Amino acid sequence: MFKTGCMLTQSEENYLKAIYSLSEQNAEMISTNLLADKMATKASSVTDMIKKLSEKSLITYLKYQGCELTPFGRETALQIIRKHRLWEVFLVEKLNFGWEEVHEIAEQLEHIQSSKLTDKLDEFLKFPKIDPHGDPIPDKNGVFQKQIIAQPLASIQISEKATITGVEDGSSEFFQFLKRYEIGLGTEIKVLEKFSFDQSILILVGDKEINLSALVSQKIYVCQA
Amino acid sequence: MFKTGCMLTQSEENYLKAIYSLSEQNAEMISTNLLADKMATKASSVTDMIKKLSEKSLITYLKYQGCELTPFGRETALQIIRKHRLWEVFLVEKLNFGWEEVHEIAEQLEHIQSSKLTDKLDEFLKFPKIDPHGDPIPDKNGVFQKQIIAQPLASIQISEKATITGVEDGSSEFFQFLKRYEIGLGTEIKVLEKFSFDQSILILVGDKEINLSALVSQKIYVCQA
DNA sequence: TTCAATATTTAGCCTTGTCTAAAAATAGTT
DNA sequence: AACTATTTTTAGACAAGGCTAAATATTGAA
Ligand SMILES: [Mn+2]
Ligand SMILES: [Mn+2]
Ligand SMILES: [Mn+2]
Ligand SMILES: [Mn+2]
Repeated sequence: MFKTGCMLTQSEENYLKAIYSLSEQNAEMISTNLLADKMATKASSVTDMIKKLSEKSLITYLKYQGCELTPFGRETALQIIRKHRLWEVFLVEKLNFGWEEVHEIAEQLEHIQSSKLTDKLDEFLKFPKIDPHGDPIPDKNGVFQKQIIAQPLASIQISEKATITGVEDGSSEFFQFLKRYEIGLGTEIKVLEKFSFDQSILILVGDKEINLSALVSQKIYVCQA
Repeated sequence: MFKTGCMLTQSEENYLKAIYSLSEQNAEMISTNLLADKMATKASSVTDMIKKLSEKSLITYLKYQGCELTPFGRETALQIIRKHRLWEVFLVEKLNFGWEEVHEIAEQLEHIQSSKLTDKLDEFLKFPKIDPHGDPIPDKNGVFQKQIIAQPLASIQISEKATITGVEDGSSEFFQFLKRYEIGLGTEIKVLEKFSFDQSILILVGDKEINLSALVSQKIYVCQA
């Protein structure tokens, strides 16, 4: 359908993004099972794809050891992430989507092939530096500000105040949950109590007390100004 | 990846558009070869796809006779065309692309699955009625104004004047050709001469005389105000 | 060090969409 | 009516991307 020799399929691009994302947390090589889990697929399928990406010099692969992005692969992944986040900004800023709705659509838009389109979109949006979820947007050279010094909400001490600067990019359900409790970027919170038996946390948002599970409090990032 | 049971692949959507487009010119059923030609593929591949679309009640199919869109298929095709043309407007109006560059990109964007996105885009663009090439844009119910009464440039008599109201949606090369000669929507022209030996036509654009081949003069539509 | 549990790869099959080559149906011409 | 020429369909193959089941490598606990 399109010409250029080094064009990637949507599937290849999605794997690349997943490997990049896992590399952020894991220092070492990415294992087949970890990737299979992330991609919600089977280890055998991952092995096949890993070989393909390695063939294209996007990752290095050592049998039974795992894989790792090459500089070229990293650059490629960052360009996909750039597109994803720019489209998210477009959807929220220009089309008035809620921040909880845009991830799914951006998952499709990130695969549109036209670097001219990406650059013009970037310009149209006035070169935004972060997306609606607080994640940094790489520029056309793949350069981006490292995440603002943020820590998981879970790590805040009792009676401390903090401002939400980001949330982990995830399911629409998660964002709907946050919206339900009127939690968003810039929301100020105060930690009231922490329950050790289940690691849940009680916070104050406006004048409402909300109990958040350990899972949720790990996915919300805050900054203590 | 997406839920709804009746989701179409990009390939299926492209066939549907091609069948719709051919139905505009051909009164009868669309033959396998005609469609193969349009899709730049082989007749055997078309037969396979035709069966699939027929299975999904998007077309009616009679062996050896050809195929035809069902009302449901027509509606589906119009929604894809709607998306294609809305994105073309977006690219030209908002991102300042040239009208000759947008078709290729819109070929990709038209497959993004989200009717909410389409409707919000439509609203953002102020519900445009025609795309950058003069083609009408169906609304969310598939309703659109029939093409402005236009005739091919080839049919204009010598010494008559006319205004360009549309061009056939085609290759980027074609649009670049038109741009090269400063021919666009709204351009006023005058027919100076018509050469019967090759059906070419000599027109006046501004103060320049331009000879257009029969092929080109069939693809440009004009209106005599 | 040995052996079982776990992780990874291989082998073989499926679906989608494409192709070529061969078979069958239709159309056109005498 | 008969016989070509053309169109269309079928049959068989292939590549991409997925799956299951089986084989193999690695790990780590006794
Ligand atoms: Mn996202
Ligand atoms: Mn995001
Ligand atoms: Mn177009
Ligand atoms: Mn158009």
